[in-house]
Amino acid sequence: MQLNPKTQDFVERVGLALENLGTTRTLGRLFGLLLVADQPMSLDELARLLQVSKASVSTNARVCVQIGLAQQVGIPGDRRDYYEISPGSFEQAVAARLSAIRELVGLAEAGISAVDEDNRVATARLEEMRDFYQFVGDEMAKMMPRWRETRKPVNSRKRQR
Amino acid sequence: MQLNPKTQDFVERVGLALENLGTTRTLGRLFGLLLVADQPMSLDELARLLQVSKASVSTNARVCVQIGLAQQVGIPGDRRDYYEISPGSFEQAVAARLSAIRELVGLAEAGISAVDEDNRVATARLEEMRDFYQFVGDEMAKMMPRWRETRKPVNSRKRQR
DNA sequence: TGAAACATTCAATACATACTTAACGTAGTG
DNA sequence: CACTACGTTAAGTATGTATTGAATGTTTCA
Repeated sequence: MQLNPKTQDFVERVGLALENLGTTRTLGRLFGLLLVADQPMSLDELARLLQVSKASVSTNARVCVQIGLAQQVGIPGDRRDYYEISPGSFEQAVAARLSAIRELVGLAEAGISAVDEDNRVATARLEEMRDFYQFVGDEMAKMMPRWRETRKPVNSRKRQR
Repeated sequence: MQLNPKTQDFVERVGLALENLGTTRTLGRLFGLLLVADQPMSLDELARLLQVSKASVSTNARVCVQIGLAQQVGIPGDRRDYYEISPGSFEQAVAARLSAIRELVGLAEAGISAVDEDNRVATARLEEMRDFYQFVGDEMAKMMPRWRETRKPVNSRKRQR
């Protein structure tokens, strides 16, 4: 496989975007490459196309799998490791954000019990923080099933499988 | 003003949390300190309580203001700069996430036009990515007014101002 | 058994960047 | 006008960490 300039640009943009979202650039590039791949890719192929060391791909691919962005897939008669985008990767990414938000609720509660009782302004602020992130977390959790709903076929006769 | 151990811990936890969310730890600590403050704080005071240089506070406070987390406030008869949490800071933080999500929609579209037409699997994947983040972005945008709705007083007779 | 093809691990390097110190600019104040 | 108080800027340092190259471990195959 070979990368044309446009996909090269795309991979690079994904790298930057994911880096800004808290991952490393190489991991972002790896994810971007898997996004445009038409089939699972081996470590060597990934390393060659990304122009990074095999070691880096190894660790980054592992991380991708751990956080649910990619999955390992075997190919019969081949002992190499192949990777592809995992089916729920986008939902997974949002789920990770969700747990970060839940953490903020806990933080706000810790803050409330940390400040002096007579510090009304801080208490009110932290209560709003708690309520806000509680609200956002709940709403995001409710969002996901709704998304899956939109993916279902509109006509039950067309149901596959 | 002085920090008791519990608020010290809180500030530190906020520092870690915000660092994990992509800011620097010091900025997170600064934000955490402002969260528990009972009044606007000067640069010197912030530097003393956080035990960092005034220069660091200066730049970090400026960043906080730029991204809508804090605001500068003046005190009559005092030429120092004072800072406090800005009213819409939490909503603002979510809004920043929202624009990152919108960026992902654009990325997916760029990907779609980058891959070969006969690469069905990648095209389908990128279309799902586009639709998904479009959905999430829209839902998050709709979330915010709903949140403000919950803040309104239930009884119109209690309306303040 | 040896060699080849893999993936992983580890120490060393390279790189990015946040922070500090010091210098600077500016505006009040005596 | 000097002096102080204050905030910002800029160069240098320090720190964390991602990547590399080499070594290691495993499996397959001749």
